[in-house]
Amino acid sequence: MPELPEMENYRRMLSDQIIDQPITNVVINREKSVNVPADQFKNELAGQRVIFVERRGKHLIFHLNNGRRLLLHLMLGGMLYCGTEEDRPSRSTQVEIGFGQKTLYFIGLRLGYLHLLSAKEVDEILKPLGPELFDRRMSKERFVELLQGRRGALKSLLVNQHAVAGIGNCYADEIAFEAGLLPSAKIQELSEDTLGRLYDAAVKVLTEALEHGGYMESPFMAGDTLTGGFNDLCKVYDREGEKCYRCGGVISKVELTGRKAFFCPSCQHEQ
DNA sequence: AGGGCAACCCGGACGC
DNA sequence: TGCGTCCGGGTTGCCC
Repeated sequence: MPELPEMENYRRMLSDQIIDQPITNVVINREKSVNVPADQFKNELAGQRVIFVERRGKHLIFHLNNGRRLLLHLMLGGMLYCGTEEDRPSRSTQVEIGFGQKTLYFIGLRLGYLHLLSAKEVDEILKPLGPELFDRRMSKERFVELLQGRRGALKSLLVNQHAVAGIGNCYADEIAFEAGLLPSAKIQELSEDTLGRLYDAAVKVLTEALEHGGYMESPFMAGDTLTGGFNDLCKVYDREGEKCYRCGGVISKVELTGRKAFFCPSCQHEQ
């Protein structure tokens, strides 16, 4: 599912493809994906330009030149494709936004959404989110502070958007592996040094994932060879029964607070 | 505050 | 091949 690296990858590619180009066409195949009646949505977008695309956690915010915003969350299985009428996704689309020859296709928006909102409304919705790991104001010290005083399983904390924004199921497991910590490790039992190690692991994993276009393999557009490159670099996620690249042991899977957690039982520890 | 659970939704996997 | 069933996944909200 799209997490920080996938969304940041989309943000960068979108910024290359659609900035400052007038919206010439809007198609809404699934009215539930948007928050206003289809006609209103189309009318408000017609002729507008996206002046920039911002990412916050797993959200993308399209800034329109009239001051309005489009807030996108792909949730489960949502994805984007940028193509032409000829080069369109084989799957059904929920929303399409045309920019002249180019069209941005929104696919797999089941629980995901594309909402037309004011800047204030977007701020209100995003306010509860925890800080960005790559924000200028973030540091190891700040991260450690953020985690101290929290309790519960490491993985639950990593995927908690109110604690730190942008990490989901895949990267939580990858970060735990990189830090040598079990997903079930108790936050309150981790030393300051270990929390620092966790920060280093998070930065390393997410940076690497970003460099390789994330782990989700559907290309964003024709000729896109970047997207999905991290899939083969995942060390534990979705690798149950396979060999650990580090120790040769077998990757395990457990259920932890209602979600799958993959880990190497010999490389990862309680502290 | 954290964990458990149901709800939201439907593509894809699986069984026959 | 085709139809039915079931599951997964992020998030919210409600309960304990």
